[in-house]
Amino acid sequence: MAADVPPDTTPAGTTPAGTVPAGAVAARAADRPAGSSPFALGLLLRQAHWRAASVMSEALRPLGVELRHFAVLIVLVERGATVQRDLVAATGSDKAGIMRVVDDLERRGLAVRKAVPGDRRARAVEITPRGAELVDAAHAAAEPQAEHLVAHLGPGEAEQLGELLTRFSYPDGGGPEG
Amino acid sequence: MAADVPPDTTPAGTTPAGTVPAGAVAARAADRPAGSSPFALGLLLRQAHWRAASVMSEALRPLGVELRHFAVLIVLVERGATVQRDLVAATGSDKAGIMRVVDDLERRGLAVRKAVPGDRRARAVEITPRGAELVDAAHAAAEPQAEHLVAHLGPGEAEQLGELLTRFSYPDGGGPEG
DNA sequence: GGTTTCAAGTGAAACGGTATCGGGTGAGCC
DNA sequence: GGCTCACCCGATACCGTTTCACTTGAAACC
Repeated sequence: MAADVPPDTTPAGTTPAGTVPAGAVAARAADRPAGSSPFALGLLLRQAHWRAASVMSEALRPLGVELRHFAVLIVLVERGATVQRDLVAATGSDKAGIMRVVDDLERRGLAVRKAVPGDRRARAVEITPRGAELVDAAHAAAEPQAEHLVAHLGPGEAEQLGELLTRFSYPDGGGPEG
Repeated sequence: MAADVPPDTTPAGTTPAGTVPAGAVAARAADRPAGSSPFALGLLLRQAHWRAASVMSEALRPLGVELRHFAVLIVLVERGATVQRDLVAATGSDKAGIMRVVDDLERRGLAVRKAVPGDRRARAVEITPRGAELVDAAHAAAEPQAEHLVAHLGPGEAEQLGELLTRFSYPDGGGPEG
């Protein structure tokens, strides 16, 4: 099996003048220090998000929920009953992903889909008392982990980071609302 | 203090025809403002990374490469020929993912696998002149986009954000170098 | 009343991660 | 000194998750 591997079309014939030292090849691009690369911020955000997600996911594991579920639950707590369309916008996820998550939440009794009076096509998702309990427990479980995440930063720097990230993420000034 | 994180802009008055009052269901958990939740930082990082990735990915699209490829190319430019094992550590990805990316890069002639003299099992990945060209072009293409990303921040705040993120992401102080 | 637009749901394809396998090296043992 | 064993690196196979294109039903608009 495994015959679908593409043929090794690696000509490698584009090597004039013999062996080119690695340094000379990337002369222009390498002149820029890593910090000033336009991609540095994105790479940094990727790394930072990975670290935060790892720690938070670990904190949530004993509760039987995952981050994607919890992101939706938090929105439900903050905004009350929310139409799935707004859930998509609030979490940045895809429609299908939100639907899958709401399915899981409904199956576990942490949230329910309710018909919206005015619009029969829309479905409002609302958290259940059990879901609110779980959110509360998750907050308690995650708090020490969250503090550990920023323990090595100076005083006030965590808040500063959060403030900068908020302004970076929502350039229109509105914030996650809406 | 600028317009901070809107702590509790709970949409009490904004009732878009479907908002059912959450009532006492989420009484305890909802008491916490969003900014003080242990998950706030992680959610913020997710959103920020999503925004940066969207813009950068869009900038890279005309060049025919994706972010995961480019992350490897950048490491190759900065460090020269690199064993795949170190590539995994530098990018934070997995072995399998790095292998797939290197496969793509090799197929496109942007990088080549070379045998390491001392260790016959290891394979060093080196960028080709064509790959270096592409990195250079990508830098040029992405620079205005990167500036646009932080255009609404105050002077020096982008650097401050980068510095905080670096310290957050690498608590051991080492930085991405390994 | 017909058309256009929007929300929710569904199925297929792609991406990312984990577990496993084969090749290779070096250290310890016979 | 040759051999075996434990570890390392790269590659492959498999699985879960995410993402994209399509369908259905309902509301707005002309």
